[in-house]
Amino acid sequence: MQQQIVFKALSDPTRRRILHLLKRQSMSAGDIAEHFDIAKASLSHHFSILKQADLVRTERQGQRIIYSLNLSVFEDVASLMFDLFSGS
Amino acid sequence: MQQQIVFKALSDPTRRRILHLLKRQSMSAGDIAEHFDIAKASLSHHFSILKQADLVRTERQGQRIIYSLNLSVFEDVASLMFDLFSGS
DNA sequence: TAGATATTTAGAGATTAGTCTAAATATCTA
DNA sequence: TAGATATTTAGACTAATCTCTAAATATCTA
Repeated sequence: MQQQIVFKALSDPTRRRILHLLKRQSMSAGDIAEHFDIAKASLSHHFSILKQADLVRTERQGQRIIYSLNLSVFEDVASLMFDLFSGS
Repeated sequence: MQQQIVFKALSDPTRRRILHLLKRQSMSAGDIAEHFDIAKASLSHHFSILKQADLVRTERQGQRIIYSLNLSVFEDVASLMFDLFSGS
């Protein structure tokens, strides 16, 4: 896991809000966009950063692209954080 | 706790290295500086960001200022992270 | 009090990041 | 195949971030 990429991805409030939304349910890019006041192109930029960090996964459904939280990375992120304060 | 300030503070690799150093032992600004190749003034800037986020505490000892990890904030940071993926 | 040491503050320069609009790509449907 | 819908890519602009040097502040010691 690319530590720096993950931390950078989490450092933006819009991206954290996206993750928060996806926690409840997977959503298309457009559905997510309805929750924000910024241009869809700007959100797409955030999506790509979240994907780079492997925090979200995508799946195409027709015209739509469905974003979902990548729960399998949770353990890694948790241990990243834990490592900041304790352990090695 | 100011969530955004904490995430921003953690998003820089130099600052995470500082935290990592302080995990082992508290150190003066100068001692910390010996581990880095950047100007002391630049490090001082990082210190101030870590302090704002309440991730480190300071104590003056004569001319020196001793930095130490603020462990009491660990629980808060952990739950911040946890909250990104599960729970509410 | 002077000079030395430790640290921070101020201001400038370069890079990175987040946003926008316009255009491109991909898919669906009539 | 055309047109509509969904999303991403490209390019530009602005603001924030990280770094530097120079100067300021605080403390210690001779």
